Amino acid sequence: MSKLLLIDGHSILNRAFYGLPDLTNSKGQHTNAVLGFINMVLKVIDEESPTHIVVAFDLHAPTFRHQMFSEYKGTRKGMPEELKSQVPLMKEMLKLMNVTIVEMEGFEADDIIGTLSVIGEKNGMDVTILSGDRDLLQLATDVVRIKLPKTKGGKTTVEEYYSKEVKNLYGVSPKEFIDMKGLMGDASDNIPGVPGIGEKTAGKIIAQYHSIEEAYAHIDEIKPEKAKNNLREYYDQAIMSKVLATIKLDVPVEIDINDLSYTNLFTDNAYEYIKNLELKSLLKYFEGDVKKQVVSFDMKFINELVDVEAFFDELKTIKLFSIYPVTENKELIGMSFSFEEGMATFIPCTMFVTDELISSRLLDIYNNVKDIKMITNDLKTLLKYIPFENAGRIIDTSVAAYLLNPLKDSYNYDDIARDYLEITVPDRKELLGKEIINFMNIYDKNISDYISYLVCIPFMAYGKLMSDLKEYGMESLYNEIELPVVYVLDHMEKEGIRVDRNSLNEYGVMLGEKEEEYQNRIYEEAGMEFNINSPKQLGEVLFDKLMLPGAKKTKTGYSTNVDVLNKLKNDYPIVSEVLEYRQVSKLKSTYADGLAVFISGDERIHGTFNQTITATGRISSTEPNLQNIPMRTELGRSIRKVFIPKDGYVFVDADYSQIELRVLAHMSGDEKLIAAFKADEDIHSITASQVFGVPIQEVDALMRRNAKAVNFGIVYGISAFGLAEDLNITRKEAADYIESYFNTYPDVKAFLDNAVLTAKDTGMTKTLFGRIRQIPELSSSNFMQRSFGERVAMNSPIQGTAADIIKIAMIRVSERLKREKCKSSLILQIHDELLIETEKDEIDLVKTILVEEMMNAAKLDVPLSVDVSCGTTWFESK
DNA sequence: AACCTCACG
DNA sequence: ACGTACGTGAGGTTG
Repeated sequence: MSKLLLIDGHSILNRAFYGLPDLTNSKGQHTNAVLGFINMVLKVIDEESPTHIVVAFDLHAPTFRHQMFSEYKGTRKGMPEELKSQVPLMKEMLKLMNVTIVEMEGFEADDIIGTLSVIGEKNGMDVTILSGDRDLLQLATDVVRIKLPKTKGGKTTVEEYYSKEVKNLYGVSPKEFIDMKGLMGDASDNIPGVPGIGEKTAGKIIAQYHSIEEAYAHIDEIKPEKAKNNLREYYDQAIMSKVLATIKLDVPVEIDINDLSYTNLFTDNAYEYIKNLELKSLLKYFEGDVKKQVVSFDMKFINELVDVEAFFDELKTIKLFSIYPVTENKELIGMSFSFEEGMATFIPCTMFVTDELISSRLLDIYNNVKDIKMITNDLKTLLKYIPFENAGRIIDTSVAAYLLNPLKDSYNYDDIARDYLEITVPDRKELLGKEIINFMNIYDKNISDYISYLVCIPFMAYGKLMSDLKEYGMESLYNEIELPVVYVLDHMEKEGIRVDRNSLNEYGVMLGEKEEEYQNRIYEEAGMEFNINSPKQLGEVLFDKLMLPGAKKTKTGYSTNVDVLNKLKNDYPIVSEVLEYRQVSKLKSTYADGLAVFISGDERIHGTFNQTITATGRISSTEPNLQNIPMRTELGRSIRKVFIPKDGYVFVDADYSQIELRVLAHMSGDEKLIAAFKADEDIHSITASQVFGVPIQEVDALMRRNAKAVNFGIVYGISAFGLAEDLNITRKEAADYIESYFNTYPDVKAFLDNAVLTAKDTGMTKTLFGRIRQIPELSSSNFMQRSFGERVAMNSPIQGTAADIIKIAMIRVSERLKREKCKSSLILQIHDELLIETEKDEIDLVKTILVEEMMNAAKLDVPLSVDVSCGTTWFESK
């Protein structure tokens, strides 16, 4: 039995576009509608197994079904650019999939589909119509079925209608559905219908009389009164509407229905095309033949000690190989290697081939064979198993890929394979699911495949990665900053930071007591008990029950954030109690209780520093986050007292003063701002003095506060809205501040303008040290998104350059400590701050090292300024 | 898993 | 008209 699938192209593309979140590839092309369309169609093909497929498009998009009414009905909004640009992509994709596309001058997709459905039915075919438009329900018969995808809360369900289901739902047959539409009209299609008759009334009338004409013949019987009168008055319009609502079934399509059969949708060309669009999730459907052309992946095991030794001897002569430590729960299962495309070697850890043996042999090779080069996809983790020291001879492919595109959320082997080798390999989840690697199952096919990919792909991809880095001018950024930083971060993680478990405990207990106090007071003042941690319940208590003013909505309910509550706290005691409660509950859960679980047996917390997360080049910190330990309030700040140095040591802490504004002064070359920094006075006061035109002695607290906010705003990518929000002033006043600022520092304005222009031109921003960041949002037609892109274009070079500089400082400080044989160690980086656990005799030396290396990390047109201090807890030293 | 809130730079 | 300051990570609630 032949099965015909008719697809309403624009309507499905439209559904997909609005049903999926925006998605942009690295070239700035929006792709969400294409993705949604293909997914939807593949799903239907899977369910229906059609033998024939055709997609109909309107020739002129967006079409107005009925131009004659568009004047007084108001014009429908055109397609947004993000969608429009995907239409040709979708058509091309369908062509490459060998799917027939039909579009005809003077006819709409509806009409083509209607005609083809009739032809299909006549030819004895089973017909399915896929559309997002309910109008097509009129085409349903006992053989022709309409599928309507519906998105509800992110999930897509498909409704199916034969003529019976239409009748069940509307009480009318599909043909009568046209008459119904003639009465009720359709605003979106510019069909006027009869005023005052909606879906309900129209349904009742047509169910009874079966057509508009018949209903009119019985006009006196029509109820309700309003419908009767209006139908009488607007009868002609109703008939006209019916004509307009009728889908044509006799379009002169010149295609042979037999030509619509298809053989293979998943062609190599289609595969190439979606790879180009970067629709990663679709590749698996299309890889088919393509994948088979790719090198196969294989694995060789070496178990016996003598063979292992022979292998290591061989490695010495190979000089270039990749390496990957196979671990599970931090335990080394074995070491894998590759020096040949698709061919891996695996040495499992055994009684005789111990992890120590493997580690020491490799260290030996690394230290003695000076022209060796190793490749791995996660150097920092490798260093946990083999403590290589930085000699510039290990390549980290994930860091390289991060530099080339810092916006990705992962740089795993499968990502590298897709982006740089243009092959698709299964990811860990596909191969292993939730299976855990152990010493027994390494010989299983899926696990040995997984290991092969892990180690082979970095070997195969490093050449492309290196040449791409060169092409973008990021070779020295990579070699001289990013790679050395890996070793520094590894060192910091291994050192960790000591925490006084008992003090932390006491701190938690103290917070717990306060939390309970505040909770009780809040319950009392609210007159009820509720979950204060629930924004929903809190909002209802404050704004519904207690009827407090100033309620602001979020998309799910009332907003109860600090900005809202701060405005109310002076008038309503309960609000300040809530704020206090929030503070202590945050401190307790995130810090007191949260940090405690990370304290290891050595009394220290060994967090993780991530180098491939941020869009700007900063480091991030997780498990736990040691870069957001409280500072701004006294109560919170006191948690820093539990961070203590080991015996015989103290903390020396150094932070850059205003590094981002100094970077801005340098990059913009603004003479006045440069002079301000050379004057070495409080920068916010100078800014206030220069912007408001008063002598520096006359700058009062408010002026300084405003100037400070403007300075922040400039770094963030200034907008009058944001500044107004921050200072609680009007947009106009904020705009005035910004204007005065730009008048004072014209080259800053020129720099920011140019940053946006250059970013729009090249699609990316660059830091002083060549780090790039793509900004796809800049080409968005959406005002919000585009504005965001513009702010990012202003902020990223500044934040990114500051990140580059402190990375340089970290490397130099670490190397200097090592060179001078210090016992002291760098243990934390908090964006513009370095913390060194310092041996007591080395305090002065460490201070000198920090100040010198940090100040000289970059040579700018303004001096870099460093504040350094020392203490027996982190609280004291900061 | 998404959302809100809030800790830091 | 649109409706946000830039960059992070974590805990809690809710569906």
